[in-house]
Amino acid sequence: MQNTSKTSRRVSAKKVQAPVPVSQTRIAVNTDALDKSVGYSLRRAQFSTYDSFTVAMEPFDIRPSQLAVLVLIRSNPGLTQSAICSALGIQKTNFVALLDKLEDRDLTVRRKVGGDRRSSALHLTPVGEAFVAALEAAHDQMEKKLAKRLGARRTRELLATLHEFAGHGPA
Amino acid sequence: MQNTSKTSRRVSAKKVQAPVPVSQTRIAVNTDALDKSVGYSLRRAQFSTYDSFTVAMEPFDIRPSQLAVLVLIRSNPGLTQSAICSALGIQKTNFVALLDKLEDRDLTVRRKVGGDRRSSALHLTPVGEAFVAALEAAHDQMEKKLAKRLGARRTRELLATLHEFAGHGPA
DNA sequence: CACATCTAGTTATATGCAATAACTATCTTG
DNA sequence: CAAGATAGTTATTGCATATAACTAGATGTG
Repeated sequence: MQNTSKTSRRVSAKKVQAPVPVSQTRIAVNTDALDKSVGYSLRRAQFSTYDSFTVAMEPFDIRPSQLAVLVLIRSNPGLTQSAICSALGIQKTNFVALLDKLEDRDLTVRRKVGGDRRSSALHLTPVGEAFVAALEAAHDQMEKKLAKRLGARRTRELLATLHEFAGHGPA
Repeated sequence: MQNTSKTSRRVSAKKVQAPVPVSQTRIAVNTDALDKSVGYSLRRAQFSTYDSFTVAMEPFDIRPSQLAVLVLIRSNPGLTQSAICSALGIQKTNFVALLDKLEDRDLTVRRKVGGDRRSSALHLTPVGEAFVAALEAAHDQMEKKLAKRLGARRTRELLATLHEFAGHGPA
């Protein structure tokens, strides 16, 4: 998704009103059935934030999942891969390549630690520390913009609802 | 994601209490930074509904995007591919294979129509009509379960907030 | 009318994310 | 100690999304 039409949103916004940037086939479509769906509405909203993320994180070349990992390591240095995985709800098998990329960029390290020779403790490198600091600053700013769209109260309510939702297992 | 640990959630629930199905590395992890993020929380909640979807739609072998397309064609027979795409916020280039699969299963047809020889009007086949009817029934039931988790009021508020969110472009 | 330009649909292709299966090395426990 | 569990890894698959480039057909304008 994301900039679905060639006539990107960013294109206008600078000049006057521009002859209505809405592209073309704007035939009225009945989307009632989808709009009633919590699942579908979540997906659309999530994608909308993904757009914002892309813009805000553009200077950092970082994907949402990578950000989550970095942030988590930062506030929990020394965690094992398994612990990170279960906290993020991803599988260890998919985590390997993700971590590898972060290590390749010298942002994180797997450190062997006494006790269990199988596991590794995850840490940010000094480079990683600085990087994540800048990253989080930009991310916080983005989140602040999102929150402003809704207002403080509705944002709070939304977060509470979403957490309750995610807390449960599948229906 | 989805059943991240081998000890699936569904496994217990039948017998007694089972020696606590919580798997293993349940070390306390500080996820505050992520929990504050609207984007991340949306993603987690969305994934949670995805789990429900998988279970509920299992008999139909249908993916969320396919369901959305079918439902949209059903309530808007005759729409062009472009119109569907822009309504769903997906790109026409990715829509082709998706539609092809639905046609292969004899659920939909591209019908040439006078006026513009380039475009095709999308319709459900008789098979598709019956299929979508059953599909929507199962889907509605799933949505009802999700809604029940939150209660009618909070569900209504959530939907309103999500729509407002998705309505805007990127931040 | 002719030509440039736009639109509808398509193909090819690349990346990211999540899933399964199967493996090694290392604990843990009956 | 042997059986089974756990930590990490590799290989592979499928789906969703993104870009570039193409064909065929419409459109608008000098």
